[in-house]
Amino acid sequence: MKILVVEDNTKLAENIKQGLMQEGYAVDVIEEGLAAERRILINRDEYDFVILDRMLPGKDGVSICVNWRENGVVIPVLMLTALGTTDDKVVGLDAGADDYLAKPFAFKELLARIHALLRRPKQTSPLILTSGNISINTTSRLVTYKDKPVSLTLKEFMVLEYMMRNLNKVVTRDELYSHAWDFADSSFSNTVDVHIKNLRKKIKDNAKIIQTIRGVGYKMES
Amino acid sequence: MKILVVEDNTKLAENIKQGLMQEGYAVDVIEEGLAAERRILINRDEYDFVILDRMLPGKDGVSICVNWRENGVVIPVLMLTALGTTDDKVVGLDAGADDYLAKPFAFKELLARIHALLRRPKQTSPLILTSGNISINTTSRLVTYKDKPVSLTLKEFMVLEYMMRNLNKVVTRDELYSHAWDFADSSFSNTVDVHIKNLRKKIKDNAKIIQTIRGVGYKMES
DNA sequence: ATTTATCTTCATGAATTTTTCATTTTAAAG
DNA sequence: CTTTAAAATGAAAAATTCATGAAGATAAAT
Repeated sequence: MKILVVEDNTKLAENIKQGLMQEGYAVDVIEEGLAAERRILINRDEYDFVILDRMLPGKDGVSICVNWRENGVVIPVLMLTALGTTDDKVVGLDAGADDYLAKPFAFKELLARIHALLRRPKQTSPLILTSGNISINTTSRLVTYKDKPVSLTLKEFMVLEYMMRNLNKVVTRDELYSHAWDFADSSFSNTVDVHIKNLRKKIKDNAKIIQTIRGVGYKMES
Repeated sequence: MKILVVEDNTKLAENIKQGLMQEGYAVDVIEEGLAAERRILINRDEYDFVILDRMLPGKDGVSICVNWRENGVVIPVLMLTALGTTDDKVVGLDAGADDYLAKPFAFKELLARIHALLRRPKQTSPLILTSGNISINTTSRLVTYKDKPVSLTLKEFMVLEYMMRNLNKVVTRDELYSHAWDFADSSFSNTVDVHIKNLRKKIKDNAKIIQTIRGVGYKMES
């Protein structure tokens, strides 16, 4: 396990490094934003984890993280910062960070969070899901088809999102229903069908983007 | 997306529910620990996310979470608590929670954290069964023969799937029938035979892929 | 209160799948 | 080689499943 620490405060960086090394991790420290950004982009498989300070010389942590995610970097990122307000946290997480820790923090907690993130299956799925010509931003709810915005209603979005989170999997109506609706009994209702119909109407694709699997449900392929 | 909120403070629970529903999530609230524990264990696919209070009547959040994880529940869990000390956080995360939020919190932050966790892809490992030149993917329901896609109807797929789950074993018509059909009386019907026929027609193999065991049933070999 | 947008229900017809059934073919045993 | 039961088959009938338009219901906005 190799961890990259991006932190310009030399002393803090050194402390973290020491502590992590005692725990058996290999640790590199980079103090400058752009250098760190490049390092990860160029060699995507070198590190298993990144601890990223928010305020950095060169380029700030949030921008770096956004850029990584846009470029398909899936390494878990824990954002570190002195700013502890809620809005800051939100920005950090929405930038694609997997977790957020405010300074000052106990080393024990940093460790626990690293453990928690490393425990989960690799690959955080991107903010933006794509299938064929469709892409949806799960945070902003923006949907585009062939780079043109498509306006979807709430239910339509939820149905589409669920299918896009389950690409290449046949999804039953029950599944769709129970994930997008509150009450559990989908039988005797064809609302899902109707929403599928409306989705198809709004996203008219010659390559049928939403396939019907007769007798089972629907499927989208990647 | 459906979220389960386990929180005994009725007012807080209601607030969270309202907020999340406005964001388009379906939300259920359970106020008692054991009930929540059971609910998830029994119906593992119903919810996409759990917000779990640490202090609950019945059974505390940490124990519940540990129990879920021991039983293979992989739903993302965000632990909620009034206790904000570092040690508590560590316990929560080590219990298998994916994130941790101390009360009081801003709704905005809760939302950002939910987004961050939901971004993770579900990892359903598709089950791929292979026999000779045929392979079927039980998740995508894709069937290929000599690497070419074969389109099967529901019953055909179910019959084939059952046989491929029982390679090298002779499967009786009764067995096939009761696995692919709801009611049990296969007598006086040769539907299974017909589906076998159609399967063989769609998958024409010189090496007879589906063997007839006269007087008993059918068999596929690996 | 009224308008507007969204969601759900319902009815219909078309397409596909499933089942039935009569007939032919096959395989084992005498 | 014949007999006989089991299995395969083709085709028609029956049943199911979907897509869809439109109307009714609900919720949100003005």
